[in-house]
Amino acid sequence: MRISELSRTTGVSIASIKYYIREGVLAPGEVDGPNRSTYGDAHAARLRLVRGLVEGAGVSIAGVKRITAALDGGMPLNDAFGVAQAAVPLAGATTSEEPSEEAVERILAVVEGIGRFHPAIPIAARALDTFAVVGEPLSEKWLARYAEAAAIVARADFDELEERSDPAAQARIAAVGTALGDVVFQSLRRIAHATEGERRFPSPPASPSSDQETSS
Amino acid sequence: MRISELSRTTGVSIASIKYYIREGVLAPGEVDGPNRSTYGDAHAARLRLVRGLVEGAGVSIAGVKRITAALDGGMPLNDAFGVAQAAVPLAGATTSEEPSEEAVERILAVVEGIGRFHPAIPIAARALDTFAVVGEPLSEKWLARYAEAAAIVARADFDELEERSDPAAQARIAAVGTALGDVVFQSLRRIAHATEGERRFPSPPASPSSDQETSS
DNA sequence: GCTATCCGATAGCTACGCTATCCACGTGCG
DNA sequence: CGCACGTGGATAGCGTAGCTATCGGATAGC
Repeated sequence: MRISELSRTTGVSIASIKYYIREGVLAPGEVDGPNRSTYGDAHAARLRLVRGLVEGAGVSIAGVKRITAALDGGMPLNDAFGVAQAAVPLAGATTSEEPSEEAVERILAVVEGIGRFHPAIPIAARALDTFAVVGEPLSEKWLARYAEAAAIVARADFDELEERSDPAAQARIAAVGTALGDVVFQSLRRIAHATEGERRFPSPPASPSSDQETSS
Repeated sequence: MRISELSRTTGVSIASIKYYIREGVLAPGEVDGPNRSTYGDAHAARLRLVRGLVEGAGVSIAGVKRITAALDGGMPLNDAFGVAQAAVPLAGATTSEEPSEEAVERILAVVEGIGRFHPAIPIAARALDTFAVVGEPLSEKWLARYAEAAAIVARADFDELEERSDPAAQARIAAVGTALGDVVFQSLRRIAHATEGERRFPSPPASPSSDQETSS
């Protein structure tokens, strides 16, 4: 198919497709002549992946490029998630400020094994510091339950990965799952907040609009 | 204190402080004269909160403004998290594309009560759609475990909130916790991925650098 | 031939989060 | 008294990110 058809079937503008090709997140079409290129289903699939990561998970184009490069190059099984993690920076990774020793210790207290050397440790520690700086330090119990929940989803992620036998499929699940799993969890957490809030502090039964947006 | 001292004690440049005042996330100093204003500890605390949300959780200035407005105005207890949620948009909230019916049903199957009308539902559903579009749809078991983990952290969040008796402290915990809790969880999830990956696919014992960055 | 479309490159645009400059004023030190 | 310095307030600019619009040249199909 031609670029106009690719644009039509995916809903992505031609200009954007060209942009993605320029940025290296989408392979150029097969060149048939000086001004003639053909695109296949693989291009459409990749395009959907790119849009899903960018729109659905807020991954930057540079991050998408790293993910797709890893997908195309194949990744080692024991580090499938590690590669994806390196490609998708955490929200709090922009600062270079050092976390407090105490916060790092608190994080280390709830993780084990190889996790103790993970680059995400200082990010989590800085987040704890911010809670303290705002005047609302969090209890150990809170942190422990977060760690427990994180272990549950990590096991779920790996179980899902192990259901695939094809290494390429495993790589896809790891890459996409790292980015989109965050979004799914955040959404479910917010929904659970609403549910739990209603359970603990029931709203007056009169008007059933207890959310920030009077939903339909 | 004056603006220069405020800048020095918080590490935020004077220009940025002025910018925050302009944007309404920081109250102006008390005006003593035409070119003389005094800032207090409250300004320093607010400034640290702003930096924590912006740097630590990637919240936009507009989002911080909504959060601080809610903090200053007081929020209803049964919706403390709701207000914070509205102020901190999810990563995948930029698109307006409609999720598939099927994905919405799958989400609804794992949430209960008031959560069924939550604005985060379509976001989670779109994320599921993206997994499918990439060719790696996720199992019900995976989603159920995510929901279970989300319920655990939601309960932890509310327990933490209920430990405070001061409504202002509860509002702070809800607002900051919504944004920074995401960061803490994402970090712990990534750490857990490393731990779980090592458990399931042990790396060769020779070189202990099994992470994407040869850590120290 | 003529028109429509294509490819490729380049320049521009919008939003965001600052950052730098300018100005007039008033404090405070000598 | 005099004058440099810091201040508040306003405005303009900057750097990055993610597109988007336009241009030039070429060719396919009628």
